[in-house]
Amino acid sequence: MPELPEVEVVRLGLAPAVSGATVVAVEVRDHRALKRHVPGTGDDGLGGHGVTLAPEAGAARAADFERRLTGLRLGTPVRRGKFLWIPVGPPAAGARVVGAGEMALLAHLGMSGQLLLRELDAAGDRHVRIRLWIEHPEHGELRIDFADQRLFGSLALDRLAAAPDGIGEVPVQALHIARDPLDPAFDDAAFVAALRRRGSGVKSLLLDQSLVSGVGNIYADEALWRARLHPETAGSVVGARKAAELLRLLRDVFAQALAEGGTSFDEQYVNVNGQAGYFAHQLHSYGRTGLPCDRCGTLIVRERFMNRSSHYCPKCQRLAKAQSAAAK
DNA sequence: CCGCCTTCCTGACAGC
DNA sequence: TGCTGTCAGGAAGGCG
Repeated sequence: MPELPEVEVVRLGLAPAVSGATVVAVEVRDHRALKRHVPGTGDDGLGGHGVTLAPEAGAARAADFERRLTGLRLGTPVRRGKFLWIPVGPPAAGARVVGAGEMALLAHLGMSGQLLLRELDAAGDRHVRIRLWIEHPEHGELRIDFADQRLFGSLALDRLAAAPDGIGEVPVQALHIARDPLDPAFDDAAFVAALRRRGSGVKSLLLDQSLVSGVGNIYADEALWRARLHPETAGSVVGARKAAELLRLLRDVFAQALAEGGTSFDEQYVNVNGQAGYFAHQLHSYGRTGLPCDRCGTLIVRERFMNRSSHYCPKCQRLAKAQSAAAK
């Protein structure tokens, strides 16, 4: 499932093909993949995200998306956490580089979303929900297929607004998403302080996209294994040094996964060419239930917290005594 | 503000 | 063989 490294691989693959291209046509085959798209200006906050639409409202939403996106010029893709967006603007009069547009084509891959770059005559992939035809001044015509089996992902046209910290612009729907650990403007000290203020388990804190973005279930488990932290360890009992170490290890695992093209654990994740990544071979905890810990040989266990599986080594990742007593 | 629960959705798979 | 139930999980709304 796509987390930060996987979305970054997609962004890198998309960039050369879409930057400077023009949208020739748009086809929405399933309006449920437009959950976040708000018809109209895209910034009025109306429309109710995630609300199941009446069929006629879905059709209207699809028509609005198709009409407004067609003819626009695409800029260079940007990523924050697991959100990816392409600034869009009116067709340039000259060879002006687009990037300072007011609007953006916003994508979230959810669990099974894929953005695939295909030749015009390529066969359709399974579960293609939205299709864009683009024309690039150098690369000619291409098709971008948004495929998504489980429909937790979506595309939307959204307005760009100044980021809360004043650095750059972010789509309105991603304004509450924190910077991610690979962002040069990420505030390490603020993250450490926020983590230590909270009473929740470190695992749910890592998954909280308003504290740090880009972390999903796989990389949360991997970072905690590396930091030797039990997933239910309260943020408030983690020392400042340990919290900083966790952040450093999270950066390490993200960087290593990115270098391997991401994690294709259940074959839901592929890059823009439909290829899998290779980081699954290097996972130490996620998906290794019943296999020996790579550090101490103890069998990895899997437990369910918060409707989610947590994989960890019961010997290397122990709860502090006081907390494990309190948990009983 | 905080933490926990539910909802959205499909397909793979286990069990009867 | 064919049904039913369970599971996978990101994000956001709602509730106490």
